[in-house]
Order: sequence, then structure tokens, then C-alpha cells
Amino acid sequence: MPADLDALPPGLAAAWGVVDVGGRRGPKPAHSVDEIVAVALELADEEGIAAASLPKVAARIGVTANALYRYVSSKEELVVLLADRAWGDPPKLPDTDWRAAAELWAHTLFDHFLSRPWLLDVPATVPLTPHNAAWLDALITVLRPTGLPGPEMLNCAYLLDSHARYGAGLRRNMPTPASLRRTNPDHQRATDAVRTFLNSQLRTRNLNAVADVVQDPMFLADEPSLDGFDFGLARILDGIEAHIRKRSA
Amino acid sequence: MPADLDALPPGLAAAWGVVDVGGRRGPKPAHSVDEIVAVALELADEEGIAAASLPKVAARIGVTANALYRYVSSKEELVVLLADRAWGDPPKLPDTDWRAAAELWAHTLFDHFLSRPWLLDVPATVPLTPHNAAWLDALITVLRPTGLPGPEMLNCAYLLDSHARYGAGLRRNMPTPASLRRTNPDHQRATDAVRTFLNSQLRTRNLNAVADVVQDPMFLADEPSLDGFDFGLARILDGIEAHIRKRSA
DNA sequence: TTGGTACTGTGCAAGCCATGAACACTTCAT
DNA sequence: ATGAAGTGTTCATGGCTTGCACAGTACCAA
Repeated sequence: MPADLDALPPGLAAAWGVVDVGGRRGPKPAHSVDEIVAVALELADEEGIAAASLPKVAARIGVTANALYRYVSSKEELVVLLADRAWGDPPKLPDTDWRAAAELWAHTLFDHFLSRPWLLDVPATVPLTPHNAAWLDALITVLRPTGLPGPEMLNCAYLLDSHARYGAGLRRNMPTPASLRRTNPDHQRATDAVRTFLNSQLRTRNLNAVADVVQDPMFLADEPSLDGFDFGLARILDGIEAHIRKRSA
Repeated sequence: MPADLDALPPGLAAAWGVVDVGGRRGPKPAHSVDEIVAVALELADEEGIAAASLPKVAARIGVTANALYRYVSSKEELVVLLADRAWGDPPKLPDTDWRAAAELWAHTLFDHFLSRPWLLDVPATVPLTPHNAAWLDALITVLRPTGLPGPEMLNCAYLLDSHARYGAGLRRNMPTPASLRRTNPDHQRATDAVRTFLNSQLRTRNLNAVADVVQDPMFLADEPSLDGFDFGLARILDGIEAHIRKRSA
């Protein structure tokens, strides 16, 4: 039963490679969806998601922007395809220890988001695209032996995904002094400015609990969000482990 | 010591109300930053973040888009101000039981994101704005009696924030059949289409673990992500609680 | 009182962007 | 070979952010 493709959100069918190849009439396409998405990925990796605009992609291919609409029905669809390709393949996970596997999965995802920060900017409107689904499949496969029911495994996956995503976002938006020094030494000034500014503002507004925490030398320290990531990940895994033990008891 | 405001990310100083009021010369401003942000908030609530564009805000105020630049230095700054106002005030939390308080905090935040879905779309480039900081302060205040060190409290806050954010995002992007029925009965067709399409695609690609889970009647059931939210929240709080107990032992 | 000056909102404009319509051209099916 | 289908082009529209020059307004100082 071929589901009605028109009812699907834009890009879903395309992402799964479901194309309605009409008769092979007319001139052969000089390009392909794959090429277009690959070029868009290049641009996004180089200059962020905003650089993956239709004109820029078209220019790099050597074609006008409108020509792309022969391959892709909208910008939104292109973004969906782009995001899916950017997910890439999930890591191979050990199938003996679910906890070690989940930890590896989350860490790999975290690193992945760090190396493709713009991936955090794409609005996740479409639920499951192939690579996306492959990541999820890898995780759920190792979670299965725990005996958790399906929806709970799904929720665990959400937990880990959201943690990786959020941690990477923090790292990106609040760069470490180390990364700042590497890129632009003047950004050191920005970091200092932010810290002293926030401290004074927080104090005068009596937000002392936050001010104390922000004042802590760990805040804005080197690699803080990796520490934070590991801390949170450990809590999450502890929570899941306790739940599993409780269930099997 | 007045920190150098120029080094701050755009909108930070403005968000904290630090304005360099020059001499009160020239015509009195017919409008105010506050009014502009309020109008932008109206528009965002009505039609999403994209509707809060300078031309639209200006039109509603009765002014040209360029006039807004007398009050706001860039679109980005407007967005920061808008987001901060949209955060609103944090809930009052009971100061007796940290776990109950944290749970309430997370639930309130989750509901908040649901009622202002576009808040999930604003790129969080600026770390702490006043309302934002107030929320964080409320949570950290109740976390303090646990004896956790500052950075760990911060990490716990991140954990809860990210969970609320992600859960709300899921709910928004994958609406429940109930909400679909309420809005557009034809969307029921879309939901069915997505489910059957995904199922067939996942099977043919041997992503059976995911397919099984997606096939589960709980998936796409009424209010699924609220259940998912509570499940994940319980795991997180369990993990934090275990950590606290371990530390104090 | 008067002149200067700083600040306001406006018009005009440039330069992005996504997207639509008309059109010429190419290839295949009949 | 002729027509239909498909491809890439040009032209066009309307949206967006943002810069610059300008006219007007209100305050300050003389």
C-alpha cells in the first residue's frame, strides 16, 4: 500500500529516496539531488547553515538558483536532506554492556554536534530521516536486552539526544577561553567583559545564587561544558540504571 | 568599574537595561524600546518568531522599519530582548523539598515552552538575560541546601532546562492526534501517512529496532511527550538524588 | 530671544533571500 | 518525425536587514 506521499511533511519522502521517476523524457539532468546536497553540506560546514542558501549552492554548482527547484521542491526540503546527510552513520556500539554503549553513543553524538555546530540550528521538523533513524536504531538495539518497553527506550534515547544536543549548544555559544585564545585573542576581552558585567548586574538585582555560581572559577573555565556533559550524562545513566533495576526486581 | 559595554554580545547590555542615555535633546521619542518589544512579543505569539520582523513590528506601531533602529541597534538585539521578555517570571518554589521544587520548576518551564513554542526557535546566543537569570536563580536557590558545589548545581539546571526544552520541541514538532483533530481534521491523514510510510521504510532498511518502537501504539498516541517528559524527568531527578546521597555519605 | 546641536522619523536605496511564470531547448516515445 | 515531457534560463515579485542622507523637532547656551 503506497501511502499518500502528498500528506507527508516536506522532505520526508525525498530523504528516504522515494522519488516518482516519471518517464525518462527530456534532457538528462546535468546535476543530481545528491550533488546539490553535497555542495550544500560543504557550504554549511564552511560558513554555517546560512551559507547553504539556494543562490550560493547554485552558484557553486554553476547554475542559477531557480534551476535547483527542478531537483528540490523547496528550501525546506533541501534543509531536511542536508541535515540527514550531516548526521552521517552512527558509531558501532558494543553489544555487551548497554551502559557503556549508551555512553559511547552520547559522546559520539556530542562530538558530532561539535564538529557540525550548524546542525543545532536546523529546525527539526521532520521526525525520522534515514541516518537519523540509523542512530536511533543503533541505540535502541543495545537497550533492548535491558527489557525496557519500547516507549521507555524511546524516552531514554530522547534523554541522551537532548543532553548531547544541549551540551554542544552550550559549548558553541559559550566558547571556552582556550578556544577564544586560539581564534581571536581579543575575544579574551569579551569573556572578561561578560563575566564582570554579569556579576555586577546579578548582584544589583539580588540574584545572588546565580551570581555565586557564575563567580565560581569553574564557570567559563577551560572545557567546562565537557565536564558538564559528563556530569549530566552520568546522572542520566544512573537514573536509567536504577529504573532498570527497579523493574527487574 | 564600568565594564566596557562594547565588548559584550549584542543585546546583553540592552537586556539588562543598561542604556547610555545621551543628553535629552531633540524631539521626544514617540515610542520606546519597551513598546517595541511588547509589540514584537504580540506578533511572535500570534504568528511565530518569523512574524516579529522589523517591518511588521514597525507597521503595527505605525512607523517605518528604519525608525526602529533608533531604539534597537540590530535585529539580533531585538530578538534578545524579545526572548527575555518572553521568559517571564519564574514560579515560586517551595523551599523545603528540593526535589519537588525542581520538578515543579521543570514542569512550569515545559508548559511555558508549550505556550510559547517560538521561544524554542530563538538561537540562544546570549548567556544570561534578566528573566532567564531569574529562572536559574530560583532553581539554584532551592538546590543550595543539597550541598552540591556550584558548578554541579549549574549542571543540574542545564539538565532540567534541556529536558524541558527538548520535550516541548518534540511535542511541537510531532503533534498529538488530539491536537491535530482539534485544529485541522485533515491532519489526521498526515499522521497516518507518516506512520505507515515510516514503518515501511524502516522495515525495508532493516532498522527493525526503531520500527518496532514506532509501531508501538504508544507512539504518536495522545499526549505521548508529556508521558515521555515525566519519565525522563523522573530519571534525571533519580540520578541527581543518588548523586547527592553518595556525596553526603 | 536666538542660534546651534543633538536627536527623531522618513525616503531612498542596496543587497540579500525564496519563489513563481514564461520561454527556449533537449531528449525520448510513439 | 512529431509532440510531449523535462531542463535550465531569464525576468519578475515581494520579503527581509541595514546603511545613508535629509527634514524636522526640541532642548541648551549665549
